[in-house]
Amino acid sequence: MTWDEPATVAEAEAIQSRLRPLADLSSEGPAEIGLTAGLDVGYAEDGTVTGAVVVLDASLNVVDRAVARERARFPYVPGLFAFREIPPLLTALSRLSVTPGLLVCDGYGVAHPRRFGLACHLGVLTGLPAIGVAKTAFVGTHETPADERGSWTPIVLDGETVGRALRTRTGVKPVYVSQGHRMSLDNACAQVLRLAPEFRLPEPIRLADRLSRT
DNA sequence: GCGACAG
DNA sequence: ATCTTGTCGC
Repeated sequence: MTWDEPATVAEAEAIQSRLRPLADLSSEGPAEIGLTAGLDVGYAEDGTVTGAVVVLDASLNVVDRAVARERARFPYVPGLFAFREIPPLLTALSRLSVTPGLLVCDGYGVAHPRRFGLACHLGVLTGLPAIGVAKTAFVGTHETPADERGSWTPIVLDGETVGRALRTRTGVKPVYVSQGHRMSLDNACAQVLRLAPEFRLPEPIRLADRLSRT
C-alpha cells in the first residue's frame, strides 16, 4: 500500500473512505507479540514535525528506535489527524532495523467519525497489526469505568462499539483503546495492559513521546 | 446556527 | 501539540 498526499480536506476524507474497507477488524491477532513499536509525533514552533518510533521486546526492553524530522504537510484537522502525522512516522519506520509485530499508535483507530483513524491508516499502509491508544475521548459515548486497573466500559458510536475506555492504573484517568488493523478489541486491551504495568500510558508510547521531543 | 473536536 | 512552578500523594 502506498501513501497518497491529499491536497484538500475533501481529498483526505475521500482517501479515508476508500481505505476503510481494507482495515482487518475480524482477525484476533497474535496472542504473543515479540516486538512492539510505540509511535508518536512531536511538534516544533517552526512548523516541523518529528516522528518517533521505539521498539520494545517482550520484557519491555528497548531494542531499536528511529526518528524523522520533516516539514508538516497538512494542517491539524480533527478527524484528519493521520495526514499530518503519518508522513514522518512512515519515514521513521523505514529507518528501523527490525520489523515489529504490533504498532501502538498515539490516537484512535476505528473510534473515528469515518471509522478510519490513525491506527487503521498506519496498519493498512504497513500491513502490520495496529491499535490506537488515545489520552482523551473524541467520538461516541461511554460510562466511567470502575476505579480498578483493568476495568473498562465500551465506547459506543451510532449504536456500535468502536473501542473501550480502559483503566490502566487504579484511580487514574482511563485511556481510550480502539482497533486499528489485524487485532481484536479484546486482544488490543490485553496488550495495552501488558504494555502498561506501571504508568497510565503504554511504555512504547511513553518512550516514543519522549523521543519525539528531541 | 454555534461550539466542540485524536494530536 | 505546546507554553510552564509548585505541589499533593503514593
